[in-house]
Amino acid sequence: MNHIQNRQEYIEECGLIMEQSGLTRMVGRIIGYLAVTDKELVSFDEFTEVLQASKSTISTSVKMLTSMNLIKAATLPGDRKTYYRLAPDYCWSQILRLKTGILSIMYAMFIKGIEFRIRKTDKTAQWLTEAAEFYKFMEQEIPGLLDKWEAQKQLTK
Amino acid sequence: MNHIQNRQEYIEECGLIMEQSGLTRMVGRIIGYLAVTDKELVSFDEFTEVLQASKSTISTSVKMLTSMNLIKAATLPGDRKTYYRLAPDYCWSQILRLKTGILSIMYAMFIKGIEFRIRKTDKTAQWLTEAAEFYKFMEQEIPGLLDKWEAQKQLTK
DNA sequence: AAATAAGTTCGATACATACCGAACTAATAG
DNA sequence: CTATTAGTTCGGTATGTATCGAACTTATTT
Repeated sequence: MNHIQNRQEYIEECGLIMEQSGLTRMVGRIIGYLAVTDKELVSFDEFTEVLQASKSTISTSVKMLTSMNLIKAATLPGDRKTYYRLAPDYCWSQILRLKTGILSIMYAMFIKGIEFRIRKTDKTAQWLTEAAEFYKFMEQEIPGLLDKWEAQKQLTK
Repeated sequence: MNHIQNRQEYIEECGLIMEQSGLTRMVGRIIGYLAVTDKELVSFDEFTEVLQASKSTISTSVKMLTSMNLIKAATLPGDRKTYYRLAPDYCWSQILRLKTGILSIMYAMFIKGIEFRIRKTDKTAQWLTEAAEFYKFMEQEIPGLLDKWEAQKQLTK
């Protein structure tokens, strides 16, 4: 294939996209590098070199990714270094399950708004009710959707 | 009802929540104020006073909210001012429909990662494939979910 | 024990951007 | 035709935070 884009540009693009979706640029670069490298394991040190970042930034970034279960640390006998790889059997649905918390917060926010109103059935109150119902709907439906994904994934194994 | 929280605290809380969900604090305050005020229409000027914000901030904020269709401008005969209210018949599903763009971007990102790899069927390639499939699944399922919401809402009218 | 290696932590920096203030535009009023 | 009102625009500020650099920790090697 005739790649218009090289690996390094791809890694930077991953950084921008992951930043856009709420993580940090460096976290995105790490995922990007793990995606395109042909090595099975990448050392802490290799990240600092290939991503041109400080040890401290790599340290906090791999911790963030590890706590999200997106990457997994690995060690080798007779080797002091820590290596990383994309987490095997990562469950993608969990990335959304964690984010559904904001849905109930939005629901509660709109419901609470109604309680401040003198007229609890006017246009504004109706607007707030519909807003709250939308977020409640989403909060109820998304788990089912994620279950469906997990079940579907299980079948193909 | 015995409100532990007053209106002003509620408005600030709206600011923080909307900020958390990707908008700005001031935009959240505007929604919050429109939620709790008993006035049908709120003038530009009233926002600056009650939210203690500059005209420029209110100007950009109401523009943002107007472009999202969340609020609607209103004018009165013989009155030069612009008033605002929560948009009647706002379609809540659109707020998510707009955000689904990131899903296809994530899908494309993971697919592109595979193309850089020498081994296109190893563990990493499989990881990328599953990631891509997850985002494709979401991109496919969410419109249906939003349709379901819209249909359900239509029934109750 | 001294030196090296592998990460961590924490104060400082640099960058992005929400918000402000002042100058400006356009329309109406006196 | 000047003054006022209503809002916009744009350069600057200030706040939050991702990233950096240096000091520190802990373990290993010589």
